[in-house]
Amino acid sequence: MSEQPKYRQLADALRREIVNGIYPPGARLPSESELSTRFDASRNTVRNGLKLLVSEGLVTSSQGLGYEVRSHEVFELNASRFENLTFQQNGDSYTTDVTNAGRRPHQTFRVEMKPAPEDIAERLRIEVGSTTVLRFCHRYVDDVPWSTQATYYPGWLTEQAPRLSEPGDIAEGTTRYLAGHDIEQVGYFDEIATRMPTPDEARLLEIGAGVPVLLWTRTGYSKDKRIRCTITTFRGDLNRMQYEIGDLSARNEVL
Amino acid sequence: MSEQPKYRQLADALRREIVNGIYPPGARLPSESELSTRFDASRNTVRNGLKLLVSEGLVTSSQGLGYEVRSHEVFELNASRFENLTFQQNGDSYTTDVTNAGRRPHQTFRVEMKPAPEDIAERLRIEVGSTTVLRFCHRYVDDVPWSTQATYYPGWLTEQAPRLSEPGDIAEGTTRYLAGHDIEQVGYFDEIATRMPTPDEARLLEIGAGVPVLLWTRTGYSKDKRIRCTITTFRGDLNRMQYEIGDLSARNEVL
DNA sequence: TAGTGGTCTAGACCACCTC
DNA sequence: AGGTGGTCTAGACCACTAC
Repeated sequence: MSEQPKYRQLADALRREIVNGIYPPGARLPSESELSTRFDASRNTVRNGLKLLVSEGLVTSSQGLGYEVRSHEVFELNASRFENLTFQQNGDSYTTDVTNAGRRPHQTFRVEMKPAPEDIAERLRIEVGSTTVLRFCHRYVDDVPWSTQATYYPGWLTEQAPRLSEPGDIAEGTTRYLAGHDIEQVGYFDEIATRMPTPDEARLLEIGAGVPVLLWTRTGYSKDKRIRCTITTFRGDLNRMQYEIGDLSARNEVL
Repeated sequence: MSEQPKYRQLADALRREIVNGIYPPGARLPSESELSTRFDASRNTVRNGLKLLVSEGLVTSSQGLGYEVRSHEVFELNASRFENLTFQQNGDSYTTDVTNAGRRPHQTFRVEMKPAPEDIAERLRIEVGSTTVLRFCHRYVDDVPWSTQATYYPGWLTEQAPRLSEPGDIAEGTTRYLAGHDIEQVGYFDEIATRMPTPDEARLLEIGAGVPVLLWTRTGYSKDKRIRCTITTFRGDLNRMQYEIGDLSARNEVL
């Protein structure tokens, strides 16, 4: 009979109407029962089609409210400039970056001593299970959960920089603090990956279905050692990363 | 009664068994009817739970075969070195990179003249709708669809470099070809984003449910102009990107 | 042919939001 | 109270894969 299953036809039709602006970002879709009539399908079939759109990240659903077209507003993070002390006033890079973008940052924070998990140990070139300092941030922008950030420092660093393992924030920023103790980060190795969130991540970042996370792993180097590894987990719908490579003096040229 | 709905409990239980290795990568899960018995749930409820795992990218399903735990093997792309002519022998960067990784690359290719879409026009600083050359690649690694790549060149470039708009491949690589015509790329601006695939992307990349795409947008600069914009769409489960920043001479130090 | 997942239905009850 | 989506059931038929 029909080439496509009914729930896909329904999803395709609605998707077309969404991208064509019939349902603009923020608009409400018709209710399940209305769609059920319009497409001559049972409620479960309608739900299957809508679930497809939800899992594509196009719409959200909430009990009692209905389905809504998702609106996107992204925050750009320039990873080349991030943590570059010459670009930065006092305070940590996140606060600086977000404030510069005219948004209101806010974070919760905790410190623990933790045996190195395998992926961290490998990147820091230390033994699996050896002591590390984990500094963990849960970050918000304008009270929306934005990212989590876990930074692991090798245990030996605390001898030179004892405040690392103390449970408070470091007002001037850890990079700056370390630099003041003769531990200067001269290079970074960044890795970027994406995947669907784990249930834990979905809870922390208040991510709905259909939104992937962006994983940014930065390993920091001094002249002769690896001195930290930071894993940042972003909501993929709200964040983009940027890198500048080489000579970009033409960036400011006019048309 | 129960805090969690039954289909979530089912998903949680199976997820736990998967991460604990009871069902290792590549293993088959019990059939829907077996799970239906085990969890005392209707088939539809079981399917809801399994769909959750599929949408997390943990398992795949196929008709007649059953559910299988996804196995991951990722390809690392070093974007700092990518297209650096001094690192490269003849040929394009993709071929070089993939071959160096001991894999077998393969691509289909096409060229068209196309009016500039908005996002491209903005990045190339040209008028929306003005002529561009689009060179489009669909890339495979070991016959698995890997990425699509669309590169837009501003129309004026073809006067200096006419082979750009000819339909064949450029054997020595376009970057090298351009450099030979006095158009040297001296810098790049990279943007990285993630989202769920559109139906088109899902088809081209043979992506199943629960796998996001990684979007890499590279704008190339000469000394005084923007000379190209490349949008690469990766399967998120198979690819990771890397950047090197600053001095990484400590990378080769031993433990 | 037997077993698997894929689609679809009809109906029930619950939880949440708005009025 | 009435409408919305969320969960769950029981059963039907189809399509694909294996043997």
